[in-house]
Amino acid sequence: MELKIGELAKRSGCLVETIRFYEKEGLLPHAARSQGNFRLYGEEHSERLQFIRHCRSLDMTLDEIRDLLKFRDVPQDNCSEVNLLLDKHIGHVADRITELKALEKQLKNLRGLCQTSEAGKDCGILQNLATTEGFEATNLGSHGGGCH
Amino acid sequence: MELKIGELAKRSGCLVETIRFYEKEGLLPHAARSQGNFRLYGEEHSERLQFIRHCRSLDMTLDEIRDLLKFRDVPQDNCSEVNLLLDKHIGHVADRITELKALEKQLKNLRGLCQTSEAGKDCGILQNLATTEGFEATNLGSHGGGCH
DNA sequence: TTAACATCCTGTAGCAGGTACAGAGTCAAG
DNA sequence: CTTGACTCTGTACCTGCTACAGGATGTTAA
Repeated sequence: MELKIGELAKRSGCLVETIRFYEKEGLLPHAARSQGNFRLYGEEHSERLQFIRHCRSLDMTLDEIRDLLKFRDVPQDNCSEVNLLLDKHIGHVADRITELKALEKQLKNLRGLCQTSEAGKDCGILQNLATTEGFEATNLGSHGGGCH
Repeated sequence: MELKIGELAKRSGCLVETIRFYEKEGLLPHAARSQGNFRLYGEEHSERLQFIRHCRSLDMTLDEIRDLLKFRDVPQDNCSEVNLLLDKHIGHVADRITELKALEKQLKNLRGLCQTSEAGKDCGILQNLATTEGFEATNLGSHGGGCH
């Protein structure tokens, strides 16, 4: 019943370091310790970690997860706040999709400037990238992770 | 003709610190210095920075940009490598769009579990997030920026 | 001339969300 | 009693910047 950190990591499919990181961040409560100062986890830690990993797999930030955990820890009479948080997050994702689609279009236009692969020194792509036209710092400064 | 770093920053729409950062990263060559040790830039720096910022606005990594700059510095007889790099990058973006769409779908499913906002303690969303079903660590471990 | 202020310099720390060590301690098996 | 697998704490690293601190330099007004 008592899991050491490596076993918990295996169960939840994440690294040992990640678990310690979540503890440090306050997402997981401090674990009990063995005589030799090893962390010992129970079923409730395992569930909570599962919850966190599931949220992360849905690309939520640790702050969003923190909020959800609060609702989990102290259930409210209604869950409209949970719904609100989720709706916001869905909004972020939808926005990012829109941005990336616009980006894809620009990149394909750019790629179209050189289909021949013979241009060499006069490569339209490199020339276009050196110009300032057609980009208004659209993507710059906006929050939003990359695609790598 | 000789620009100080602040003027170049204004021209290119980025911060002074960003320019120094690009220099440190080797994307921009070291600038000449004034008597008072101020960096002095010419037209070629300005163009090169424009190139970099344009690439960044297309969400390329600094490594990808480094590669493109190499082709710019030493033009080849053909530009098939430039095309290849661009195609790869378009692939990254397309992949990320696919991922985010799948994510959006999952989130909307999840959101559908609680339309009433009355469930309270039995909120289907919080319960579902605690389960391991329906997520195979899909999003975890993959390279790919978030949506925030 | 001198004071105030803008701009520049270097160097360092911080963001998210971990990952990857180093160097030391703990534990079970042979 | 040693080997090897695991754990501990603490720190540095990743990307692509951003934001200082603390000091030097340059420009303008009184």
